Amino acid sequence: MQKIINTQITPLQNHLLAVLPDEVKERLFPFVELVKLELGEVMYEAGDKLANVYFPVDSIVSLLYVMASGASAEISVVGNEGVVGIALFMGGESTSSRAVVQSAGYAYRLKGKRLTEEFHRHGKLLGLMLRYTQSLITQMSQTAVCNRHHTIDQQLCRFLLLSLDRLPDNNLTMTQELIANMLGVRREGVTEAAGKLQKLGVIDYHRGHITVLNRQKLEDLSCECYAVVKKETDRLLPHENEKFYYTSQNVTNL
Amino acid sequence: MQKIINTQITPLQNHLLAVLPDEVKERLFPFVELVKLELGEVMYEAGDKLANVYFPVDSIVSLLYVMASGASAEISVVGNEGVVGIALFMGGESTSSRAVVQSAGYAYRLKGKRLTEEFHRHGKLLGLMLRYTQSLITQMSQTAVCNRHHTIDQQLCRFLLLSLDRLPDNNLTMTQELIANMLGVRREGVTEAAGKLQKLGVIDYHRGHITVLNRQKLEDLSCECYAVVKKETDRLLPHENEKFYYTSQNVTNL
DNA sequence: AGAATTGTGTACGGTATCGAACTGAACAGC
DNA sequence: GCTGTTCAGTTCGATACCGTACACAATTCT
Repeated sequence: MQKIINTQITPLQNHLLAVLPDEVKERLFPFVELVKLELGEVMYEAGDKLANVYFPVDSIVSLLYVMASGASAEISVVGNEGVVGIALFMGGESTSSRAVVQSAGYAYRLKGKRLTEEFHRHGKLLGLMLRYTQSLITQMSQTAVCNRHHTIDQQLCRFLLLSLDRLPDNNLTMTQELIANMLGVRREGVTEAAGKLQKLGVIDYHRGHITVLNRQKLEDLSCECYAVVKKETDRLLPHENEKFYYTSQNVTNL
Repeated sequence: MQKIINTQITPLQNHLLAVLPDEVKERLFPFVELVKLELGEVMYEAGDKLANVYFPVDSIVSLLYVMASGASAEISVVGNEGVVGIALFMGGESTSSRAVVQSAGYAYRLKGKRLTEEFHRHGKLLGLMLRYTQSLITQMSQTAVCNRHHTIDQQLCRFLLLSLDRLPDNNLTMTQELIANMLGVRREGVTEAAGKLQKLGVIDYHRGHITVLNRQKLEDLSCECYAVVKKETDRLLPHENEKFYYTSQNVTNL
């Protein structure tokens, strides 16, 4: 992780930061630092005491659970709609999951102490963080049922959609091996599922790069889990001002 | 659900209520009402706006997710260590899961407004509820990976242990059909797994009544998920005073 | 006591996923 | 341009779980 100065990126590109009242922004923004997250980077390990929280801008972070056997599964995913490190303000300081960068990009880092100070002022930040946490809970619940009842094909669609929502365009940089780790299945299973989607003209992929060609079809093929999570997240989190919407235009030269 | 007056039961038998500072107890306890929860009762449906929270005493409540197809899976379980209805103070007011009574018994009900009032005083209750919420998150995460990677046999063990921890003795009142709904598998799968455990002398069961004969063996046969959740819950939640520990003695004549 | 209901046991074919092993192609570094 | 590595495609048998169907026993109802 590398500290960066880049005037093309602003904290407002993270939805949570964007909707804070001006007074909170004034208190927090002087302390946020732009950092670059590399693909595969482990931001914290299960059990680590957290020192910072991260507000992704165009990066995606997976909360990944790794079992004793080495088998793994993604619990939830965080992009520019959220924050990495909720355990910091929830009081536990650490979690039983690992945070790993699933898509390289930028994020704003804030020292845990700064966040908790603001948190305990009991202003708008408290409520916002709690509602975000509830949306994460929704995502985890849905992941649990999805793991139980849906096929790899369906889950791949869900996964791609959740990733897509957090990126500026239709290009995902991720290998089938990575996706397999996230879904907690074999790489071959992903190859097969992705092959079907490719044959249907829904996606196109080559050596770690996936392009979504037909998003609607992807939604049709996905299980209900994607829609449920999206709807609930929209309900729980306020929508920022239109002018702060993340567009591909203001990040082309990252 | 039925309002009850019973001097054998006190709010202190719920761990969360028990560890509150005296001043908070004084403010809240006048408003808690003892209610009886019947087996199978739906406390709230997915999407319902919550009016109350419940602190179980000797009852167990499952947070159950039901899909469009009717298939279901338990997301997490709440007993006398916790509270039902976290969405009330998390700010979402409703959740995408259903709360259903998995083991009949008593609980203390508190009007949501009373709770949120105390919550926003930002005293000890806030931190306690947040840490409890984090322990729930741990449980949900673990459920997600468990669904992905472990056999029905292992999951049954985990399920029985989690239930056992929330009951005063070794007797569970639940049919295999119910367990199947919770685990999100077929009833026959549970019959087979339970049959194995019975053959091993770990449990004994007859028509909706299960007695655990060898808890240690049950833990050995369970996947790691039970231990992980238990350890993390112990870490996150303070232990109450010894004198408030829940013993079978003070509930024999319920 | 007889009938209906509920809880459990069992069986059989079907299938999604696994585990392991190997191939070929694209890319990166030297 | 060659070499090593990464990524994807394919195959094969094994297996955990599913869907369906039915039998039987214990309990409850009438």
